[in-house]
Amino acid sequence: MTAHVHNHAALTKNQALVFGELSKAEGPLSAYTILDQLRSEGFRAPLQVYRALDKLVEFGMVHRLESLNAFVACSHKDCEAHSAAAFAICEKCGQVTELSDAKLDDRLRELAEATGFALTKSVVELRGICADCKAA
Amino acid sequence: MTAHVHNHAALTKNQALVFGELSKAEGPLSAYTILDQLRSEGFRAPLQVYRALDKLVEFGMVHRLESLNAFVACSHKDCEAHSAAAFAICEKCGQVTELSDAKLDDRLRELAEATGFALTKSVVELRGICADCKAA
DNA sequence: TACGCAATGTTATCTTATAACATGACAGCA
DNA sequence: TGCTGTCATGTTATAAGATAACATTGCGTA
Ligand SMILES: [Zn+2]
Ligand SMILES: [Zn+2]
Ligand SMILES: [Zn+2]
Ligand SMILES: [Zn+2]
Repeated sequence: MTAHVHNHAALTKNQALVFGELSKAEGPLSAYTILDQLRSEGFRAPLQVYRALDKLVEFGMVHRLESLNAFVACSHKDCEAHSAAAFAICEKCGQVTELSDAKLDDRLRELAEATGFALTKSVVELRGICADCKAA
Repeated sequence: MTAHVHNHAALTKNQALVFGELSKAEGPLSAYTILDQLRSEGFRAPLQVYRALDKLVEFGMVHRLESLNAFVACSHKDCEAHSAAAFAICEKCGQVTELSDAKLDDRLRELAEATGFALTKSVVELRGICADCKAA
């Protein structure tokens, strides 16, 4: 019984290995961290990681965090395509929370339309201190 | 008569040179592009650029575009501190438009508050095709 | 003058990402 | 069976972005 079910064609070996590392990680991982963790599985070069990540991002199973140059597994249980994702990134503990908010999406769409901009993808990354770290 | 007026302490020589390059550029510049353009002014090493950029970003005169690893001069005439900035980045021509939107800011604040997240800074970068490129 | 401090200069190194080219696996078809 | 296209993979080298560590300079002030 797997925690994730996917509509995508079955993952290739490398894609599955990379996704596995991201899934069991507590927080975001850099491509090179993933590489180091997978050396025991035979990984030798960055491209093996980057190629898998490209596909996983394309499938919507992994998100890239632009402000960290790192990657996280999508937190949605079924990994189905979701419009836009926003992320809250704690600068103290590194925890990343994936947020979905229709009002935010609407506002971004309105902003784009107002200037005739054809929106392809939105990057929303909130930086700050998470509730746990604030309390501590 | 300068186009920009600043409240900040006068810029240092290096800061002024870097800000000058960004101000006269059509679009965002990478740190290394700035370095190359300032070699004739005596710049030799990346740190000379990064240190100036750090200060300019701190002053609010320059913004870093996380999804491009590049920098732009703030488009506000007086460079006064503004809450949050969003950017629309054309993936065809590279043009970047700086947007300010109170409703967007409010929504981001609400989202953060709802989860007890202490917001420090928000990164909002819209990717897509600008009106000009769409028309062409 | 002597001190403190910020800016600057310099070299080396680290991290992140891609180019270029070769090989392997497999499906569809002659 | 052998050919061919395509996709995943492997490998080496290099490009691009960012920082560490340390030395030096310039300047205001006690
Ligand atoms: Zn997601
Ligand atoms: Zn935290
Ligand atoms: Zn601005
Ligand atoms: Zn454009």
